[in-house]
Amino acid sequence: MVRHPANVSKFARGLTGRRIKSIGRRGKYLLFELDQGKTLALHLGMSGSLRLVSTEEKTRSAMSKVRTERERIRLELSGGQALSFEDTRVFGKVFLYGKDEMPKTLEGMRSMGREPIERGFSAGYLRDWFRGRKTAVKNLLLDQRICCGVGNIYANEALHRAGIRPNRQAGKLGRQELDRLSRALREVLQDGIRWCGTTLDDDGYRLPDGGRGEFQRHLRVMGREGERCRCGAKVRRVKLGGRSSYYCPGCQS
DNA sequence: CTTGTGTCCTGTAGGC
DNA sequence: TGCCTACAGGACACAA
Repeated sequence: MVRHPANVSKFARGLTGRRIKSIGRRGKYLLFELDQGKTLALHLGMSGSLRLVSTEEKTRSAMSKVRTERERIRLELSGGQALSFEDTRVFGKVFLYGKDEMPKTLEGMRSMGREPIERGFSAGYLRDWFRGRKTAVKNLLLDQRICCGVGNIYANEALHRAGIRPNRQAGKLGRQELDRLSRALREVLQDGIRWCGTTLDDDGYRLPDGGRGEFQRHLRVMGREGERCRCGAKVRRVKLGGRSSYYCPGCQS
């Protein structure tokens, strides 16, 4: 959970009294820019959620009982509020570090690839990364050095939108397919943002106010094994790289 | 370098 | 009812 500094007390001491100047993102990391040149980086992992809760007595009794079990970290804020990091499976991670001292455990952030929703993410970019690679294209979509911010949900959905089966060899995709794929990735992420993310279960991802995302209502293949695609064919599930991959045999080739 | 597998951890759903 | 397995938003270490 607290990965840096490794010592939790040191982490807490370093954070106490700091002011949040701005909030940003890089890939799947949330980045809180603090004063004194510090940064709080936070990754939700598989089941994490970050909630802004009231610490005042009256509202507290009503809402805090259920959550205490899954709460791993609570950051007390000024003004009677707190940021609560809940995470059932404890795959989430937090890091606190100063300028020019990005921890080794966060090295992955330095090698992170381009954001699909930003300029420069194109068919050519994908072609350069995919060239000569024999692994399934979906595996590479999950590689944060290539497509940062893309996870299992959006990889599956992007491939469906692009009409490409997840098990296709990455290096053998044609120019046109790469073009469709780069667009699909951008579009599916933008749609995900538009619908405030994907809340699949009761636990897991939530909005800061505890509300649910709505993108799960727009999933076309993810988690829909056996259901009919809009084209009429039945969605299939296969394992790739240990992850479930969903596709429609009718509209993906 | 690439690729595939196992692991961290907790909880739920389904088969028998 | 209870036990067992499979599976779940991610990312790493490690072996071949």
